[in-house]
Amino acid sequence: MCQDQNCKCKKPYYITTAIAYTSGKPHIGNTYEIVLADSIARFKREQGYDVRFQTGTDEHGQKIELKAQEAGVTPQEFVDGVASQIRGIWDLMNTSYDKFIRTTDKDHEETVQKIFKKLYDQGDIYKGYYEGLYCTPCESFFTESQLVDGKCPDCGREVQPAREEAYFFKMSKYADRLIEHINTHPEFIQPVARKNEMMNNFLLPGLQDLCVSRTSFTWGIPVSFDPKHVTYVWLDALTNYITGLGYDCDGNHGELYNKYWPADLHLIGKDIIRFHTIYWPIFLMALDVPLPKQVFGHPWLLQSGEKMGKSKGNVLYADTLVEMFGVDAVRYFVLHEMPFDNDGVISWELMVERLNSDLANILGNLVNRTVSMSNKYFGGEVQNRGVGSAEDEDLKAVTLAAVKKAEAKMDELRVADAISEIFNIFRRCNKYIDETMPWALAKEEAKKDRLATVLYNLVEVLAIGASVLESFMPETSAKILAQLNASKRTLEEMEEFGRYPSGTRVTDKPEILFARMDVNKVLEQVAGQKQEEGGDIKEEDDVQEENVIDIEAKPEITYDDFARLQFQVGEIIACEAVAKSRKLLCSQVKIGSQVKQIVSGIKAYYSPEEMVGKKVMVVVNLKPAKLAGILSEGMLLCAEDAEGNLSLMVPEKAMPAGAEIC
RNA sequence: GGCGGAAUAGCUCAGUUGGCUAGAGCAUACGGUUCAUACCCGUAGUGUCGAGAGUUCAAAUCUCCCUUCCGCUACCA
Repeated sequence: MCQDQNCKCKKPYYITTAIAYTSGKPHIGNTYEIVLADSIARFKREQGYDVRFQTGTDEHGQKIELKAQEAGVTPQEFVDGVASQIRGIWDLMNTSYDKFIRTTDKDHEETVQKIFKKLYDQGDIYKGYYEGLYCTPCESFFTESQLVDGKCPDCGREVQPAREEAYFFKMSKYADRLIEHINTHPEFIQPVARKNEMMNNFLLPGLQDLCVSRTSFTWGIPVSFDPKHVTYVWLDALTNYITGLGYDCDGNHGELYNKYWPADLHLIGKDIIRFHTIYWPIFLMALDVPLPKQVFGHPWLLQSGEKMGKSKGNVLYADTLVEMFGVDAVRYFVLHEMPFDNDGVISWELMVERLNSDLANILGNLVNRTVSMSNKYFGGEVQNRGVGSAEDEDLKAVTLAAVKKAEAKMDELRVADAISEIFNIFRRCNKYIDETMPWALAKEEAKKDRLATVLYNLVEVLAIGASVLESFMPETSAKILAQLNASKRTLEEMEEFGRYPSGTRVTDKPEILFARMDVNKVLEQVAGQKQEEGGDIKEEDDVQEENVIDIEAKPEITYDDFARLQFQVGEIIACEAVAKSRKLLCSQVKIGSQVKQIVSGIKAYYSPEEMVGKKVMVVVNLKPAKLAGILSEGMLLCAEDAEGNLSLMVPEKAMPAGAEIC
């Protein structure tokens, strides 16, 4: 970067989104991120930065391997399809990314292999065991490094050996440096509240080593020196931010890397903050690469207060919304509705409300009435005849100030607030029209010049407003400017009032920018579509997505192994919540003539009252353990779905308490 | 259980280091206007600022305690 303050060369600005996982079509909540990043990228360009904006797809992993198998295609064919679908949605949303990286790109894969090898060679990655060492009484897994004299660090007893060989990254080695960095760079983690969570939950208690390879599936980047291992998610995915710029382990970096790294902003969802503010910086430290300047974990877009999910049947897709409302209306909605550190809510009703009140009434109608008046009174010619008045000054002041305020908000990444500032311009215009009453001026020939000036002022303000709107609603911005026959302003040009050339003609056929919509009609239409597509959705999404679950396969066992387990039917005769726990219920379970006390983590799914009387499946001969200080002498068996919802296993026909399950 | 955050108008929220009659948007009611997409402008609001106590000339703001909600995390035999 050029250090000279007066230098004309542009400062670089590198912004990234998280890469989208190619397991399926992204919903509007996923799409929000790219739109948010796009508005920031566009605005930075306005501010004169040399912006590089990278997004892309994360395409490896077991889930994709399985999905491809279900679909009867190769994993590569599968991800090719989904990646192009994702890219299609990003394009539909009119996002201006410079690079769409895929983790299956050859150069990415090669660099990841080199990075893995380098970290291994310098001792940051070591071979160990996944699910490694298990201490039964303490109910804990440990890595080798955590053991004391080869025994459980908590109780000193023997631990069981692991099942799967894996490579691990020594996180703790860099923890102090990272703590120091986070403390000295308060802007690094945004919003700041997240900083404490990372510190208190992970850094200060001590970091666990991170598993960075797997042998249980093959759809991933092979470890070059031990090919039965593939790189496991984070070392593969996070590195896209540098491989996409041409990072090279041996220092022969591409031009882009030298220019743009370190990144100015990683924009990610709040669910992956930990990986971006702990693991990623530590990987970079190990590679001796500077850290990104800022990580912003944005909130989520929820529908009717719930996180979106296919199983909840409340998924909204960007293309469905765009079809109904148009690209810019959707962009406006997601940007406007997402504050800064609170989740936003989206629904059809809210979409319509925003569309009508903000886009159609305040903005669209304003442009329309302004253009219409110009045509009606002056045949479309806009002239500044210089007959000013007191109310003009406030209009100008509000407009110019709003641009500045929007810029300040953008510097803090408060995009929703920035948009509100811009809309204040349009609100002020409507008020100005009321103050000046052009229709009244038109009735008196003597006031014709004043009328012309009023209309000129309006057109000028609209030209500024439309220009500053470009980062958020590029299509609308262009449409307004076209109707006014005005050119787009740079931010610098927005500091000055009166650039619109006097005598310019506006269009004689003003186009409706946003048509008002009727909520009920929209809801009817949606309901109709749902019914129409109902069958398809069920087949494609629900069945494959929800009615089948694949989990990681465990090693084969012998009948003798199985025979060591004792399962019996138990009757729950009493049950109460464990006071000191959020998830635990403590049940008294009658098994034959004895009664066992069993603690289970199912409070979220069953109330103590409904537990009583149930006949359930119990593992009887499990070694007793203490949970939250309470003795538990067995285990109630449950089925668990992909979201972690639990369902107790009960006998299909009536069975006495104590009946053996075999 | 640990750490952190939040509670303000019917709804969504703003309120910087304690300081003038506590604000904005939406929704509601009434009034104005007619250039425009039945639009726009104005007025009116109601608020025990979650409960209680304390510090202060002064508390939505600071302290303590309580209640409720949320986030991260642990427990999930």
